[in-house]
Amino acid sequence: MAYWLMKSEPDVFSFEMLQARTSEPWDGVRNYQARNYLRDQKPGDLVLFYHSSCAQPGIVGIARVIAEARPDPSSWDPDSDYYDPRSSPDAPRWFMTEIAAVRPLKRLLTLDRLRALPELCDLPLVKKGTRLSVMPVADHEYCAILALENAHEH
DNA sequence: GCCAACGTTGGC
DNA sequence: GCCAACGTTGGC
Repeated sequence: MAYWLMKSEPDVFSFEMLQARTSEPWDGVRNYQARNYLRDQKPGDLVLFYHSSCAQPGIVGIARVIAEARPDPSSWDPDSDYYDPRSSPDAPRWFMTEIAAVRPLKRLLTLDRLRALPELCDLPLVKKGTRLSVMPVADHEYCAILALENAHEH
């Protein structure tokens, strides 16, 4: 089982919205590196759900991948915001998965606090200029992040 | 709203 | 294949 971190703008789709649904298709990703990671996701993998472009950016909850990666139909739908004429059912260019909420974190783990963790120095999230919206999280990184959830404030 | 950093596009 | 121009991301 693998760990991932996925970003979402809460104004567009928040963890609270994910909790209100049984599952949510994760489509519309149009970045090749993120697509490759999406394609590697397997049912059962755990996802750290991150709120970006908001007042308090940070990890807010845990979700689970609940479906095999598959071609993203919105890529060949001319009416979709995510339409890409280079993609077709015969030659899909973009992929999607599906996730479901597991639980909210007891507290928001802010980007500031994540940056302060030496264990996360290689995580793209905390690297300057990195905008990757789907990224793998190593076991030791996941442990360090969850330990923060239970750590006392200083 | 600003803007740095980055990915993508397309002319050459 | 280079690289300038452009669009996007996302913290601040």
